[in-house]
Amino acid sequence: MSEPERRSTRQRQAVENGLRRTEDFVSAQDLHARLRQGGDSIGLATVYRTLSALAQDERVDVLRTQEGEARYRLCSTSSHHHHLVCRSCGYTVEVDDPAVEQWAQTTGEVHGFSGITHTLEIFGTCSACAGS
Amino acid sequence: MSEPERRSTRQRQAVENGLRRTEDFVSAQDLHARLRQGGDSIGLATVYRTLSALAQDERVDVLRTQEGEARYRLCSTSSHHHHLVCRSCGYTVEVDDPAVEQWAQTTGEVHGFSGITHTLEIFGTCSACAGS
DNA sequence: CTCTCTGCAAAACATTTGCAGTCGG
DNA sequence: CCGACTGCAAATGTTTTGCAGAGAG
Repeated sequence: MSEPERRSTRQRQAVENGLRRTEDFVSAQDLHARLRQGGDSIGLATVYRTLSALAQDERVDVLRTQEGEARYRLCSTSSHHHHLVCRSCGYTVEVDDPAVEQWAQTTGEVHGFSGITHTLEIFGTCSACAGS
Repeated sequence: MSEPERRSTRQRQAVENGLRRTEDFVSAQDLHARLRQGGDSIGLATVYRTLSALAQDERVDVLRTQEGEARYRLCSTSSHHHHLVCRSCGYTVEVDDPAVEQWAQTTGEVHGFSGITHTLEIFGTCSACAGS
């Protein structure tokens, strides 16, 4: 009943290396395509399974596009944080402010909620893309 | 090139009434099932099409669950706001704080972003559900 | 060896779309 | 009447799963 062991395999390495190679969030489909193009032999299902496992271990951040597609990226910090994402090029900045965390927590408590968590993403156009 | 006209039909009414009947967010699938149970004859595709139209007209709020399912609810206020949702029963409170709006805006600007928008949802267990 | 991992194809979902018939205005 | 709306079924696109064989420890 303890967590199942987690073996280190060629495919698993490939996925992690693939993630390391990108700054920004990638979808499972994307990552699979890139790995294949890079010469790795790996099944799509394995990419999904590996990403799910990484997410469960909190080794990757997961976010959903507005179209409902899941996108993944290795955590660059182990602490809680949010993202500022460029709508145009996907450039991502990690942001965090204790005040906002506090606000979310307090807001929940005021309404009698417990076990409070929250999701927050900021979208915009980065200076590089805006400088048309 | 102007917006297409929007006719008032039995099905459209049913969808809007169905939405009015729930405090909380419902998925298209859910809503469709409820309408059917309530005796309305309506196709699933029509529910989807109607909800999309309402979303486009900004008459409903849309949010994605972490599983990637879209959930809809009639806008109760026309202004920008966020939600505090009970993980257990779905009870929803609308929350808003200018300070957070301001923070998101400023954070984006500091990093050189423009056209800033953001998404924010708070999840927790409401007092009714917590009082096990 | 044993038990987890992998690949593939099929299945499961949510959502969209093509089309012929329906119906609001 | 005309064109937007509807239902159904088929098509899409993402993610999951069943199963037999491969490979890590």
